[in-house]
Order: sequence, then C-alpha cells, then structure tokens
Amino acid sequence: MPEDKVRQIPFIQSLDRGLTILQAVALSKQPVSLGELTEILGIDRSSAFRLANTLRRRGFLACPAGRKDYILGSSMWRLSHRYDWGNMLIRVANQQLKLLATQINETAHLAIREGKYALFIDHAAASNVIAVAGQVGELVPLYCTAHGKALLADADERELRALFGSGHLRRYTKNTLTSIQELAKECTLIKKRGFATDEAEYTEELRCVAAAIRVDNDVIVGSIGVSAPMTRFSKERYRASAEQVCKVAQAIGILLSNADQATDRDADKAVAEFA
Amino acid sequence: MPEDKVRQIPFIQSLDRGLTILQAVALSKQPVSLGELTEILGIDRSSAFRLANTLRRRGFLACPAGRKDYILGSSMWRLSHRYDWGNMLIRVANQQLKLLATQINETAHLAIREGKYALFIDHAAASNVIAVAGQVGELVPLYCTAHGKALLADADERELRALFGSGHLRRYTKNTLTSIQELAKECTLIKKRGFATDEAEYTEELRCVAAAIRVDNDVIVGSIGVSAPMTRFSKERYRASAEQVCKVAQAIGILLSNADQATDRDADKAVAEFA
DNA sequence: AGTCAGATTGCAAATGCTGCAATCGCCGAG
DNA sequence: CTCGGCGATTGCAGCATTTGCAATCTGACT
Repeated sequence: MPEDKVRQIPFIQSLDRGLTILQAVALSKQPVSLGELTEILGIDRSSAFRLANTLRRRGFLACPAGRKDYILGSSMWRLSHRYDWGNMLIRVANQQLKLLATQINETAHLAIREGKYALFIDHAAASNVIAVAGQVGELVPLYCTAHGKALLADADERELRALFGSGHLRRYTKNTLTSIQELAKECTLIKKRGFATDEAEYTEELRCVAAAIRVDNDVIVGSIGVSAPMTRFSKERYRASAEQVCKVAQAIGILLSNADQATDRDADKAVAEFA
Repeated sequence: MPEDKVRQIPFIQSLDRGLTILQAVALSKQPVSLGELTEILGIDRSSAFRLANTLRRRGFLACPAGRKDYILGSSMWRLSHRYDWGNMLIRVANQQLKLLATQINETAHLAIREGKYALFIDHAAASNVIAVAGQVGELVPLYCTAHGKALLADADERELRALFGSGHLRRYTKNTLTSIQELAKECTLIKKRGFATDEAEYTEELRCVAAAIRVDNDVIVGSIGVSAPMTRFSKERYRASAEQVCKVAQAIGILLSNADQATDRDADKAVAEFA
C-alpha cells in the first residue's frame, strides 16, 4: 500500500482519515463494511464508525437499502457533476498543448472521451502551418482515430464489445480497423508502447499520433496528440513525434494528479528534457 | 447562521468541516479563497487553512497555477469517474421503474446522458405487452427523443449550439425538430412542465413521455419514461401518463438525494434539524 | 521603499477525538 | 424458541489533536 504523506504542513488527522475512507469506498467495486474500513485505516472500530457516519450524514457515503456497509453517496455525484472538468483539463493542459504544437510544428489537439466518441476540446495550431482537421467541439469515432484509440487503451475485448456491439465497425477508409478483435489487439499494443496512431483510418491522407493522459498513472481522462497530412508528416518524423507526445501527456497527467506547486516543477522537469 | 449541534450520533467535527469546504468549492463557479472559506465555516483563518491544506494534499482540492485560492482537485474527478454511477442509478430506480411499467402497462425505460446521446441503461416491460423499441445499451439522439429532451431540459440555446453545432439537426421523421431554435424553445417548455414528449420524432409511429431525474431538485442525472406505439398510446392516455412519469422521476430523485436517510428512520430527525 | 490584505506558521490551551469495554441487534445453530 | 456469535453502536475518561491567537511572511499595489 503506497502511503506517501509529507507533513511539513500540519494536517488534520481525522479529515485525512475520512478522505481515506472515501477513496477506499470509491475504489472498491463492492460495498465496504465497517470492518474493512477499520482494517484499512488501522484504527479502532468505533472511530472508523464515527468517521464513516459523518460521511454518511453529509451524503458522501450511503448504505445500500437495509445493508450496513458503505457505498458512495449522492454528494460525490452531485459535486463532480456540477463541476466543469472539461475546463479544468483545458486550463491545465493549455500550456503543454501549445508547447507541443510549437515543437512539432503541427496542429496539436486535446480530446476527451464522450460515450462512443472522442470529443476535441482544445487545439493549438503551429504558427506557420495551414490548420488541419479537428475543430474544437468535433466528435470523432473512438475506434479509428489516434485520440480515440488512446482513450480506449485500457479497454479489453469484452469492454469493446459492450461499447460497440459485436458486429462490424463502420469503415471510413481502406485502413480503418473494422473488427473488434483487431481493435482489441491494437489497444493492447497502444497500452504497452504508450501512444496510438491513426494511419489515415478515419480521414484519407491524415496521419495522427496521440497519447492518453492519465491521472495517477492510471485512470485515463483525456488524450493529446498531433496530426498532419501524410505528405507533410513522414512516417519517421511522426514516429519521432510520438515520444514527445507521450512526454507531454505524462506531464499533463502529473499536473492533474497533484495540482500543487511542488508538482508544477515535476511536470516542468518532465518536459524540460526536450524543451 | 445557527449552529445546532445534536450529538445523538457523534460526528467528527473536523471531517464535517472539511466536507463543508469541499461542497463550498464544488458549488462555486469561481475559485474560492481562504477568506471565503473562513467566512463560510465561521472558524479561524488558520484552521480553515489547515483543513483546506489537508484536502489539497489528498488531491481533493487544487490551486490553479500560481494562485492561492481553491478549486476542486483531481481526486474528486478520479473517484467519481471510477465509480459505477450507472449501476447505482439502476439499483435505486429499479423498483420505481417496474412500478411505472405496471401502472401504465407499457414498457418503461431508464436513460442517462452520454455526450450527444441518451443511453438506455435499464427497462421494465409491462407483463402482457409486446416489447417496444429501446434496448438496454442503445444510444439515441438527445434532440429528438423524449428521454433525450428530458436530459436536455436545463440547456439554453447557447449550450445547445455548443453541443450540436449551429447547423441543422438530422431529420429522422417528419416530426423531428431540426433547428436549434425550436429545440431551445422546447427545452424551456419541458423544464417548466416537468416532462418531455416524443411524437414520433425519432422512430415512426412511436410515442414516448419522459421526465428528468434530478438530484436535490437540481442536477439532472438521468431520465425515466414510457413509450408505446401511437396506435396503442392515444394522445390523452399518454398525456395522463405524463403525470405519473413525473412523480416517479421525482421519487427517484429523492431516493438519490438522501440515499442514506431514506432507509433510516432515526435520520428523519437529522434531516429536520438541518432544514 | 512602504503599506496593506491575505496566506502561513508557532505555540499552549482545551476541545474533540480516540480506544477500551460494555451493549445492542441480527442470524444461524442447536 | 433459546442460545451463542459476530458485527455494529454507544458511554466514557484520558490525552492527542485541533484550535485560536498572535506573530511572520508573501506579494501586489502606491
């Protein structure tokens, strides 16, 4: 269990414990019993109970009808729904996005997943280059774009079928992957090497590299990438770009993971190497 | 602000305060300064600071680059993203869904929003009736279905344009609304009267009524409704159904809002004193 | 530079939290 | 139907944690 806590600044024990409970419950697929919480926190049963009870009163936890173990409550739902996460991502990633566009000298995009599609939520154009496809606000299929596939990186075949059904996928170009099986294999590869490509699989003549943005090196919350016409984006050039894309994606992930000053620097470092 | 403290059930003060901060920050559109938090909690500056700082260390709050006021952090994102809200909604709504199907004697559906689409996540068929469109897992457009429009009820024209673009909407039947302007007007109406209709706007010959499910009478988290072929679902019959649909939607909303207190009799007191 | 508002830190008091142990409530076994 | 057994809940007294005050720091504006 990774427990990295720095206490240079005094921190409130009981609040911290409460948050631990919240996390534990959120990360568990099953309802969590008081006993388990006691175990996790390593404190007395009664204390765990009172903590959990406080969370329940506030609606952050709830008890499934009749049961006495805990699940997340509606407050979490409400609070996170109300919040404008898209804007947060845009804000945090903006600088990195521009950096990427400048370095590679092609248009860079930021996307999030929206159901079966990837949604472009921001872009940065290189100064001296004609803008390329991918308007902000545009929805593109997940399965045949670099951004989409990056967002799908963690999916296995079962999930893909649940999402797209078991039939064939619509073909956009001659390179489009149309079977779930191929797609699943591609996802595995993408996950391993860290970036996804689009070899004109959605739009003819358009090549694209993208990497998933992960919070805590885990949950995928968005993707960042660059794209350009094949004529301008040679295979080796865009392969080289992949590395930069990955680094930037990671930098943004770090910024999101612990958005405090200390980690601003970590992110800078991560980017600095090739800046 | 009166600070009634009833300690029939002991609750942890500092955790409670921390949660208050979380709420305050989440509900504010703007970053919240330490001063404001102090104000809200009615405690000393330094205490508020330490509380907020603990939340920040855990990633529940963050500071926008360089600034020193607070916004929600990535932990909220991560936790709520990872949690299976769909299942929670299905679980809570299941009974009501069946009830609705029985009462109206037509198929009832439960849907959530997924990007530009409504996603059916559960359904209940009336016993003696041939099943109707709307498989669980099906995605349907937001703008031309009762569920979709119910989910859009709070959107204004600006938001609609941001979502659908400013062009024309695809026409599925002769009744489909194809202009954003019409849609915006419809949304206003839906919001006012509490339910949305689909007069064969997506599928020919299919009529549908749906109402938004709101947590805390505010945030829309899903929709519930019934549908049937027009031949069987006369205009007056389905108008009468609207009322029931609304009631059920509201009931689910209440169940979601206080999932903990709904099953707990003692908690009624707690609710009373909070109000 | 100088001033001011807000953020951060040190410290001792005391409040609130904790763990222990006793009680309660629910199940399944006898 | 009663009896254990297990986990949840509650009462209590000691003391660790949190708190408010006051001092210090930061950094923005004059």
